[in-house]
Amino acid sequence: MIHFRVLKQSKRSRARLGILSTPHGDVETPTLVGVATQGAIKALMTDDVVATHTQLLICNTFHLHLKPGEAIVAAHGKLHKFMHWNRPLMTDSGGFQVFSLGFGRDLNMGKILKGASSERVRAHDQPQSLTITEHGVRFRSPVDGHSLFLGPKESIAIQQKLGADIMFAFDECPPPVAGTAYLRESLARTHRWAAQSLAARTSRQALYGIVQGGKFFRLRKESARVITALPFDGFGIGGELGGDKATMARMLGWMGDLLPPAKPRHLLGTGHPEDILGIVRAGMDTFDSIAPTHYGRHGVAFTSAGRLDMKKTSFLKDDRPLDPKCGCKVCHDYSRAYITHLFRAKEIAAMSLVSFHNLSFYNDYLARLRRDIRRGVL
RNA sequence: GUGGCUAUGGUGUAAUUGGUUAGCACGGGAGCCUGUGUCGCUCCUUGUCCAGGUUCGAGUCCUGGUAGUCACC
Repeated sequence: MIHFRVLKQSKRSRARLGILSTPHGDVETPTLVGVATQGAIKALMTDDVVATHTQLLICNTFHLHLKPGEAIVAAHGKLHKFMHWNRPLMTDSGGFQVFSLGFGRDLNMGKILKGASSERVRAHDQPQSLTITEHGVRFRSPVDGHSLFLGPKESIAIQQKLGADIMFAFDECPPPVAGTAYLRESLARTHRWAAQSLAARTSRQALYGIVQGGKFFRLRKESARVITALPFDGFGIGGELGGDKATMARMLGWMGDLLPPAKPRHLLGTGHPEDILGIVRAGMDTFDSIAPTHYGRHGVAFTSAGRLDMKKTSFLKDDRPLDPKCGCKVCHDYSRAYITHLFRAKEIAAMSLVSFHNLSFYNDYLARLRRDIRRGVL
């Protein structure tokens, strides 16, 4: 089980400083959760991940179920031992794949839609390549095309075999273009799945419920009311939170007010560098984002001076580190010129170096924000 | 020196044997990628060696030049 303690509640914002204690150690919050979908931070060894000061990782139930299968993971001593990560660990439930392999794939969009969203998904609509039913979702495996069924019972059973410290309830992440009729239907089902996820748990692992409701305050409020009434150990915030930064900050503020202060909150799948301050000020304790690793592999370094596209030839003449203000090993040892050369030569190390830096950059930034909360300036 | 062959963006190549707006890859440039199906996606950039000729129409055929290459002397 886990234990969460709020060390300090800011008077200037909803931000709070906390300690999330798990069977595999403590996590200082607020903090980034590294995304290790298939049991690895892409391009990095777990020892490297430790060196970036990443405290907590999240793996994915859907992906690990397909490869290598939870039985294999369990046979090797569960996820912590399997992936050589003796620190706190979460598993996502597979609920996001209901979106990313469903409407997200059909409509060719992510869960955050820039600009105005038209209502293109209506009540009772189904995505093309999967079927959402009362008991769960029938997927077609993106690995080999075979049919597989994942619902709250199945997801929790898999997550228990994986053995992370914190599990997530099985939910549906609805598309950002869903109309309110679809959202209400989806939300009611996600709420039933939340109760069923709790009922399916037989282990001592923590379980977070997920609040949905899209960009509508009434639905978010309703979802928070239903989910927080259940005996979850913490709460995830899923779905879209508006297409622009200001809207996102406002919606995160709602969530900060709607969730009980004594339990940890996790913001699912959101966190570009420029979003982080708003996330922390809204009172989020943890958030996971693929941005540091995904962008890192595609050549984008996050720095104190903004984003740098390390594929640009102009950096071949630049002898400075990625970020002169960063104290990470990559910034200590390597030049922009070298890293750009590696990207242009398609050397795998390029991805490792920028992923390492980006994670370090996030964690340094969050350490400063925690210090600011402690000092009462944030 | 003589004869043969070749000449298409920065690079490598394609164009139904005279028929749309000269295609593709790499390179170069600009973007995009928020609970990771993708070391990915989108867009842009620049060319028929030179001078003539035949033809409704020439990268394609003809003549000359230039350059490269092979063979022989």
